[in-house]
Amino acid sequence: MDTTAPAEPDGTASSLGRSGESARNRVTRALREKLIIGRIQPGRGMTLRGLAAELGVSPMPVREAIQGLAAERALDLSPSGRICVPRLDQRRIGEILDARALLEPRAAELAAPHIDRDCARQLARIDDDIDRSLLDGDVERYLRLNHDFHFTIYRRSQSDVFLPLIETLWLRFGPFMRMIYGRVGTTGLVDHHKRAIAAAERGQARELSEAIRLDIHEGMQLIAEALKDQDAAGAGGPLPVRRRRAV
Amino acid sequence: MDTTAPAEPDGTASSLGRSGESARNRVTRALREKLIIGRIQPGRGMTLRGLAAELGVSPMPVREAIQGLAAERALDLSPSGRICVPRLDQRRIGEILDARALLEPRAAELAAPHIDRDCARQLARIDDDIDRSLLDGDVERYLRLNHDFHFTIYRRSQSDVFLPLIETLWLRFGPFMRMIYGRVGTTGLVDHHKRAIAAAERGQARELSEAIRLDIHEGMQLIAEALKDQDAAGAGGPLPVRRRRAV
DNA sequence: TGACCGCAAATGTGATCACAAAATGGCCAG
DNA sequence: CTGGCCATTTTGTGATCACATTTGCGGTCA
Repeated sequence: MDTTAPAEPDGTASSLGRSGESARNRVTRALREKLIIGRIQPGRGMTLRGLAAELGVSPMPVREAIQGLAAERALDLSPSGRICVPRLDQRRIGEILDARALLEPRAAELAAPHIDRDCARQLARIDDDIDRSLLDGDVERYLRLNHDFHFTIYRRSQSDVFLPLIETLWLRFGPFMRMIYGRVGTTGLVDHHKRAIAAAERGQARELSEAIRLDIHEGMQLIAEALKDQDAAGAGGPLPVRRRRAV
Repeated sequence: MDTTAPAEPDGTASSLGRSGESARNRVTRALREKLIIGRIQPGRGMTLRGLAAELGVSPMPVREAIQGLAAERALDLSPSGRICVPRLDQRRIGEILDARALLEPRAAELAAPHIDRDCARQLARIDDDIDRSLLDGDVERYLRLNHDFHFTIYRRSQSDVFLPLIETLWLRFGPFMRMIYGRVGTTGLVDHHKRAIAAAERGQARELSEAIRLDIHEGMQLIAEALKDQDAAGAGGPLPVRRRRAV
């Protein structure tokens, strides 16, 4: 991904690119990106006007974007209308991984026939970058690349049924990604990636599917361990709206 | 479901109940209902102001509701912003059923332990109504009851992961439901329901799961046949906005 | 007769406003 | 110092407005 987000240190990004696109889509993309790479903490509250100011638009496109994310359950609208990132308990996290383990191998299987040599090489390149990111301890980069790796495969399925379903799951899980990062280290998780790449190169659908399944199941174990310690993930206080400093 | 929609003959319903709830939610529910029971044709266009007038609200809550549905891909926003019900080709319909066959049996399996005697009796009652609806040839009632049957089970899974995913799939598939209705007749499709009920009564998770799987697969075959004749389902003209008669 | 062009109506988008409900923070009583 | 109460501020909701774009129709010309 060459058009990386502006990524100001504190997360504020006022000039989100592509002026030709609707403000709503830009806001949506900005929020999705933040959620996917876990830049927003579970339970974190946000406000229409706050986001609008932060992104340099009026509250209107934000409202629409929020509704979209809320429909995917990537955001939670309290009965009083307050917006926040959902807190998932251990059971729901398990269910997300369960659903992922059902959908993603199938998507990979559908994708396999459409993965050409270029795509396989791209996967290898991403995976190399992943290794580098792990060595450097660059969490965000790792999370972003891991997402890229998986969706570079799934996108090849050309399925606008499986792809959105899987995206929704990643979106909901994103805020908890950082929780497991500490567990990753240089364990065998990348080996599944290597195995997936090998299968992709040879167009072996079932083998690719199986590699993906194992990758997810390994993630499930890591999560389970992480949750054993820190139960009720992010179950702290209300974790309200992060106030913005006056300009 | 006792609070059935007003259901004026031509589909217009101005006073959608529950004044205590936000207009947005009422609009969303009205549209979801219409989509689920296939009251809106694939390819049908709609307008913000049109829906607003039809539902007796300002365009504002409609805008938000539309964004939510669009995020679920239950509605399609053309690049120029036009709103319409997506047209799904044969392949996408197959993928939806494929995804359903992966998710719904699992949801049923999760639900099984929580299905008590009351629930099982409710299922039997719904299935009886389904039989009656089929005999009467009441399409809408059949579609609504079939939806109720499945979700009476899935809801017991208490999974706000699987449930929304499955709902999205039904929502996208809803507009094509009528297409297959003609094929249903009094074939063995209900037998899977009966089998599911028997499993539900005894709390047999795997058996319930299998019955659901078979039910979906039988639906898949019916769809496949229906599509063999009428390919590119609803591939006619632009099928624009249905104009409302002046009041 | 048919294609092309141009105008008028309609549509989505974004912004702003008013309002009721809710949350926040400070104040006072115990 | 603590707990509850009240006023202020904040927040989402719904409505309305202005505008650029697009759509659709009707007329014109070949």
